[in-house]
Amino acid sequence: MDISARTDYAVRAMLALAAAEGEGPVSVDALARAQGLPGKFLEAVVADLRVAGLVQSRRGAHGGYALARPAAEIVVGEVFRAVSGPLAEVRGLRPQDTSYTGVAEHLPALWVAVRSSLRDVLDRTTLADLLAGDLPAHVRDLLEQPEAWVNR
Amino acid sequence: MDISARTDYAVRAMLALAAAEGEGPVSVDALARAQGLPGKFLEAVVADLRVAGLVQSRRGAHGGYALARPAAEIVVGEVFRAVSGPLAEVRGLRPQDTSYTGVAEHLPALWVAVRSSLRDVLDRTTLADLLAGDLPAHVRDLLEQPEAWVNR
DNA sequence: TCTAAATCCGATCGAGTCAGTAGGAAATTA
DNA sequence: TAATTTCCTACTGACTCGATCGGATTTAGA
Repeated sequence: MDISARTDYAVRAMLALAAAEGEGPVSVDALARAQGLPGKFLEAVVADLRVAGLVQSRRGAHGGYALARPAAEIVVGEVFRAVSGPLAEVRGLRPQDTSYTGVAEHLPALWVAVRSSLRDVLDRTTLADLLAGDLPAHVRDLLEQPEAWVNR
Repeated sequence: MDISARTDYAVRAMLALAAAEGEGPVSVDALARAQGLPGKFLEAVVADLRVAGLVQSRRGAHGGYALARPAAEIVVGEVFRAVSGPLAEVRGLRPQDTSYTGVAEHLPALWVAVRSSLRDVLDRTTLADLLAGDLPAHVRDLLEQPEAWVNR
């Protein structure tokens, strides 16, 4: 799992918008300055978020972007998919669309399990959760595993 | 999570070797034919597995590769790391090495949780499990979630 | 000792992705 | 009209990815 700069920036921009909920639109420039991100690049990222319907835009002076829905109803997985496609792919295929013969017969089940476990984290954590540092119980359990914070 | 051809091939080759446990070394050519993989490319993949100590090689006629440990003691996560590095990275950094300010303050916890959930699948499933189609109970639970097998 | 079968090693290739930049058209507010 | 801001297209340089080629080295067996 390689979380790209693109995806990282998208989540951070969404968090900044979540923090500004109800305060009118925020410009890309303001978002970029707030999180220290390259403005022009962020512009393209936010464009993806708009196409996906996660944010609304207003052009012109005093324009900018705002969340299309309340932060408590937008899940991190949606942000991922908007800017970098499906959560899990195997050689460009969806996990359940892979097919193997012989000894690898049961591999698709493993790939589906991988996707399912990612969903359990990313599709259950909302922007509001993340902003408050109040992650879902099941996600907190993952962090409390003995070696969760060290390399392996 | 993009599971590359490289990683897919590595797991399939390891499964083929697991199936041939105790039967002497298997050549890359035999592995490639068994799973329908590009031979020369697989050669490079298997080389990574050797450097990581997951397989042992024997050169010359009747040479080939064999598992370095029993299939029941090799976990899929090891194969992943051998051929494609750490399970989870954020802009090239380990999850716990990321740092943010302001609204993104709690992001590292999410990244660590993502890695932890991947480990729960990949570091708990052995080659023997996968070969037998007998996945760990906790992994099977993931597959039984309502929409595990459909796109989202 | 010769030969065939293998691993091993390095170089190369084309296509694509990735992070980031540049420039300007269109829209909106004041 | 002027300033602001989204929107769109194009481009860059560096890197990755899947795959191939050619050959050096090692080994088993006839």
